[in-house]
Amino acid sequence: MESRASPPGHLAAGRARTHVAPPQNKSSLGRVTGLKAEFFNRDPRRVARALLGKLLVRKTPRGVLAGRIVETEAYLGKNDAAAHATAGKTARNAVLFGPPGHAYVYFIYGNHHCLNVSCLPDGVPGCVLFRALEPVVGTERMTDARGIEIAKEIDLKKISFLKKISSGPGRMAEALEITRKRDNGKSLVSQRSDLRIADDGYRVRRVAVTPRIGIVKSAEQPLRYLIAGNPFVSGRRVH
DNA sequence: GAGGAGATCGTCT
DNA sequence: GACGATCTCCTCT
Repeated sequence: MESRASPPGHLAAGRARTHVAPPQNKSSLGRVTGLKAEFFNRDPRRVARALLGKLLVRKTPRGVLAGRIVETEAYLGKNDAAAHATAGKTARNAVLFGPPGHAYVYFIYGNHHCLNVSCLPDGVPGCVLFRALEPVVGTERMTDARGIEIAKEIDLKKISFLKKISSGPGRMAEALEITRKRDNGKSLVSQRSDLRIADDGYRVRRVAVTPRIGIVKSAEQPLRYLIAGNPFVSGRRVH
């Protein structure tokens, strides 16, 4: 529950949940602009906040899948005990030490892939973890990729149903067919890339900041960013 | 709705 | 061999 995770002084996500955006199950993307590498060449905290409201777009032979980024977490690099880069460069995390704007995908708990984007200049580790998307384009294909059965047509209009598609790092990666083998090291800013981040002009009204979740080390730092009131952010019990 | 526990396997030491 | 930036099922209230 986010409200329990929020330290005093931060926006309470629970209160903001009262205004709920309607699901936007579009059939295609409108006019969008791809982000440039410079966008990611800065502090992961600024990138994590700025990414909210942007679109994560996956192009596949069967069509486009896209979701609005509603939740991110910043990982700061060598000085961040929770970051994969804290132990230094390895074969697994090499992307974090590379140029900004590239996908760092890792496999966790034997079941799940998680997508990050590298930040800061070449040689300086830092990244942002994508934690949740609001499905925008290709919703049915995403449910298919997740192995979720659509019992009734009206399910695709229910927030409680749509939330199961991509609220959580593992769910989100599965919905967009993201895997380490296929996507790790891929540029998210190249026009030729099949996995990109784009701006469609959406403006975020309020950003909530809470401690990161699902981690033990450096768990107290407020480095999780989410669109206040958005129903598609991931929920997780805090013990 | 909330909490507990198992599944599952790549990566690192 | 241990750990882990998760998810889902099952049980209890």
